[in-house]
Amino acid sequence: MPELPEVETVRRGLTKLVEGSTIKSVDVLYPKMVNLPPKDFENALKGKKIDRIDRRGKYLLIRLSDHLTIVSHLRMEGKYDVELDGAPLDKHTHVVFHLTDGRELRYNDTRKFGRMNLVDTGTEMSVAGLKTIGPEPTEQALTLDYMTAIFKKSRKVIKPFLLDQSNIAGLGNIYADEVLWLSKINPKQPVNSLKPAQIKRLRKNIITEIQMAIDGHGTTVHSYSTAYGEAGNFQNHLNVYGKQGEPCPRCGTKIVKIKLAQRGTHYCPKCQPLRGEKHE
DNA sequence: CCATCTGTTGACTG
DNA sequence: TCAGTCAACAGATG
Repeated sequence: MPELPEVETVRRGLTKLVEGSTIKSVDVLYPKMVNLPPKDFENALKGKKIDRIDRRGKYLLIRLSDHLTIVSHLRMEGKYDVELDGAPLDKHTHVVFHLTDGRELRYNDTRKFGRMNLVDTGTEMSVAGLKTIGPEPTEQALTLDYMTAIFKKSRKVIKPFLLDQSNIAGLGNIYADEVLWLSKINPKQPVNSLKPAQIKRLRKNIITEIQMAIDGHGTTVHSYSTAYGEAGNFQNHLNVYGKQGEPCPRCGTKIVKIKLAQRGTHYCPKCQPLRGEKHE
């Protein structure tokens, strides 16, 4: 699933369904999914209560009693699901949390990329990825001063720069393409070549686009069954992602798709021209 | 069958 | 420090 809006949607769904529940036992069906030997992971969680679900960037922080936190990253296709005890297991269920009320919280992940780290609450910043995570894409956390500073000191091209979670937390491949289109910035533009007005516009678009996507319960592409919570509907608001060959909603030019830093990248060649000395 | 795609990120290379 | 490549893994698509 996850970019930030999708993870936030999962967080809200999980909160509704399992906040306050107590874990009776845990089955780890795919050992590589967790950071501890499976038996240790299972034993440590027995009898713990789910106090709250937090989020940082694309990471879920499942807060448990006795100062424990599960740091859960869904990567490409991780999903949580709640079933009644004993319902047939999905082929791709890798961790089952049996609850004391007769339900099961299950973690499903077709590609097995997701990871869960069980840590003491307060030490979650030691988990790789959270160590260096950048500010949340919000009005308060993502200040213009910060944006200006990081953009000034890097010569990287902007698309991969936006995907780097240590710069800004939560943007993934879809929203990176979308905010660049909204801001009329070419994905290959070096970040230190952006004008102050462009940085300002980009910041604004990042903040509002992420918020609008959260309000729309995230984006659902392909025919993934929605993890949880409400079905996303933000896919109806996408302007360039997956729209290669279709007319740009702003100028009618055909959207093109290129490969940049190994990721599919969609943009309008007319609205988002590459500026500066470098041409091609 | 084969090549290539996919909402992620961390490790490795030169 | 950085850009490029690959790897984890499974399934869909052409």
